[in-house]
Amino acid sequence: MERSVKRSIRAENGHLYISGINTLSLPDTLDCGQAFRWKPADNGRWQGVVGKKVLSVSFAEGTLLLENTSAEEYEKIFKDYFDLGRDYSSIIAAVASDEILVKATKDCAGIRVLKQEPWETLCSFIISQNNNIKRIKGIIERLCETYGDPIGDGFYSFPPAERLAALSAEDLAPLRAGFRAKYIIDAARKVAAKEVDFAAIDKMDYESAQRELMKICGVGQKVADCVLLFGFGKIEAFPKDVWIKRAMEALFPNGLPEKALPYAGIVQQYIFHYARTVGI
DNA sequence: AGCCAGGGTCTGC
DNA sequence: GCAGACCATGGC
Repeated sequence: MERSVKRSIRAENGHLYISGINTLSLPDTLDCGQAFRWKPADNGRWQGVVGKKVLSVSFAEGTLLLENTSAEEYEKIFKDYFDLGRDYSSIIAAVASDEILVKATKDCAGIRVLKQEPWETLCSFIISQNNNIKRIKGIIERLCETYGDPIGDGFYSFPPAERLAALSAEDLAPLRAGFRAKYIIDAARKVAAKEVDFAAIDKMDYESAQRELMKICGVGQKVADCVLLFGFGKIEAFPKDVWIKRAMEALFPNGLPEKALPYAGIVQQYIFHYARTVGI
């Protein structure tokens, strides 16, 4: 686990600079279908909501700039959020014996698997079912505008499960989420009542955690896998959406190479990107 | 215009 | 366990 460049953190004018990051692309990471609320802003910046904070980030020459934050906040929240404790170049190297994966990682070696808030992730991927990314973003935006709190710059916090638990599916009509509205309410109620307990899921092994999430109506294997991967950092999860199913049939009819299995979730992101941009 | 979308449920074999 | 209809909506 060695890095060619040393990681260092520097605070200046209330901003934080983390240098020595050798694998990161903000567009590939923030707009690759794992998170739905990041927007490109001026000067190569990206703005998004993490918790109750509007975060502006940019990245150049191995240095990530987090605006208006502190070293404490970084260690507590953003380090895990951007998965900066993981050495992605060593993962890419570990699967480089497979020529298809070399191709798949070639154009998107800067993708990172974010660790997002479990509730937001769950809700987002319930909305994602049989849906396209453009519209998923719109529904989530209307959800936050309607039931979240304004937190500045036109951004809204993600409405907590407790708040949505008090509503009915009809209350979500303005979102135009279609048949997914009743699933969102069911999820909110079970999460608010801890009938589905995130703290417990966090400690569970992958299979138990998946079963636990599937207690929610509208959550099947694929949505559960997305939540485990993008919300709980369980990288053995391998969500199979229609793109991945097509790609796997064409590229790996006998399943992932053995070498890739320990990082299945991360490799899944490379394959997803490859299937959507290059084509299969 | 019609197929498709980071699927799941329900029914009927 | 597995196929097929059906689900709301809008992107392309």
